[in-house]
Amino acid sequence: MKNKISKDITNSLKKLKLKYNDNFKVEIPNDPEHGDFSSNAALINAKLNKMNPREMAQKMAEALQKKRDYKKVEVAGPGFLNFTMSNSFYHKFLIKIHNAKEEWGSSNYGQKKKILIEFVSANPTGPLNVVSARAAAYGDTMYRIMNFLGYEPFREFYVNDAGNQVDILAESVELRYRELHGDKIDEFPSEAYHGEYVKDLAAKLNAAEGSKLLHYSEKDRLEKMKNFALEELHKMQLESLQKFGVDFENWMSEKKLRQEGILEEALSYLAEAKCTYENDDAVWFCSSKFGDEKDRVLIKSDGNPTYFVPDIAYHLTKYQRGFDTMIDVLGPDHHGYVPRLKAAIQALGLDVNKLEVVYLQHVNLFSGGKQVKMSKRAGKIVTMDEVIDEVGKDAARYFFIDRRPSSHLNFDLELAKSASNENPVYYIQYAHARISSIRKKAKKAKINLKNFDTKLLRKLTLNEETELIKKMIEFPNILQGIANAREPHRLATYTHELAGMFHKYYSKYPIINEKNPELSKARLYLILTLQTVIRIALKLMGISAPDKM
RNA sequence: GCGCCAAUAGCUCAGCUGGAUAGAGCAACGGAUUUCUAAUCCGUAGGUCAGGGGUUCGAAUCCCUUUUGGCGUGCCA
Repeated sequence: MKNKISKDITNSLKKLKLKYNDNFKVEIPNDPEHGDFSSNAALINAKLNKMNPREMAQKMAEALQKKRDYKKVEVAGPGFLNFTMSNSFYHKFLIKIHNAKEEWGSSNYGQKKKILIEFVSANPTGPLNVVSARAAAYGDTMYRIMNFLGYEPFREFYVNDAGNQVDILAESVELRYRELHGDKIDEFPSEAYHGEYVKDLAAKLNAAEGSKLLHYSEKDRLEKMKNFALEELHKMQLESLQKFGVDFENWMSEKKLRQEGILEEALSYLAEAKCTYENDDAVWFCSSKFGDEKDRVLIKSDGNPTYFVPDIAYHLTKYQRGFDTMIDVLGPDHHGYVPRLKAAIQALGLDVNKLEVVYLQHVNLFSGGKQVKMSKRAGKIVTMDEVIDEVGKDAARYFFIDRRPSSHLNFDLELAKSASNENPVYYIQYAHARISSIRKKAKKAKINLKNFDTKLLRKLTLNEETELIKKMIEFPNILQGIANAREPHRLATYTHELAGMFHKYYSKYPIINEKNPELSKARLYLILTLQTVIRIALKLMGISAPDKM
């Protein structure tokens, strides 16, 4: 839409033999008085032609006026061009949207670019928490939108199933298991995992294996416990995510990377590039050469790799798999670590620009206005499951993507529960449900769109009707903007606005009026198209679109 | 100390990457229901866009600076 107008503007400039650069913009003005679209083309290019912006705009307006699609083209303010489209233009567009059905907004915009979206990637040492829930909603919505726009997105979860933290997990299970067999644990170590789920894991293991494990060597026993706990926790996380409507194409295991020797591969590449050195019995990476604030340890003096090495290896595999863009969705506590990761990628001779990092800010959980303090070690966490169970999948998904990724998210559980009727997600779903019941009424009144004559759309002359069509025309652009900026919250805002426009229209004008079947048909055509757009938007957000509420 | 993110209505947040008189929802107050669902709608009130400077036709948006808050700054992950 905007593209079409841009093209017309460019053509008019060529015709008038004016100099221009095409970084001008075509926008939808806030104030309807300023027309349906406006452009700053004359403002930007006036200097180039040594003209007064208004004078230049005037010439352009006269040239553009000749086109049939424009009802009028006006010059306003310091030299804006304001376009008002003709009604018939909008009606043509409405037909286009209607015929596109569930595909409106879909395109090959992404040109099949392969996009890896890595998100959640929570440690397999406990149930998923609310931060993971935010990441899950974010990553999955991005995936759905990019998929819809003709990218080839790929969802991946990186499982840190090796290293220190899983050893601690095994020891934590061991202690709880011993408790079940009568051992008194005076003081549960502070670094161990304290959550109730550890006790559950021990009990489940005990039910399966009994006291048998006590006769294993300590090493074998811990290994057994580690594998058991990892498997169980993975199942738990998988279940939570599925309940949330989030799937992954791949779960990448750190353990597997280690077994396949990718760590060594990455290390050897770094050594070949002469980016490693030994100091104090440890192996270091010269990340400061690539802009990191200091060098980092790769191999600790005890001979074990730091967590950094598997991360380098993991990113190496991302590059080896040939993605055009790789997006890491990280929590805010990881931003200090990205410079060293990017340094490693540069040292490996890879294109660092293909890696993009999105930081999601914290989720502050409130209960009745009071902040809930969460601590994994102390076992005080609010899990993703608890949130979903309390507020429902639909509301939870909406809440978690409703905000800009870079802003903190305050989530009040009590409020989300008690005020669920004022919840924006219900407002949107209600619009969808209302249209379904209008459809029912239309059926009873024998008003339908069989053999619909599109000439009837001429009956749609209300301002509200034009505004609704305009809003739907915007939809594909909204989606493209979301894909470019990686900001799915714009879809939540858009859909909320669209639903609001419908509610206002609905309460002001009757859709079905048996005395005026022609107008009724035209309006039915409009709102059924609208309903489809709402349904597409909800689907992209992973939210259900009910016919009844 | 250094680095990252933020600061917009009483509260929670948008503001389409520089456009015209800064917008929603909640909360407050006043109204609308013999009607296609009132989970809705209409109206009133609410602002020094944290402060100061700069860039230009034009700034909530970009740059500098000050203030405030969150996070990071391990041979933890």
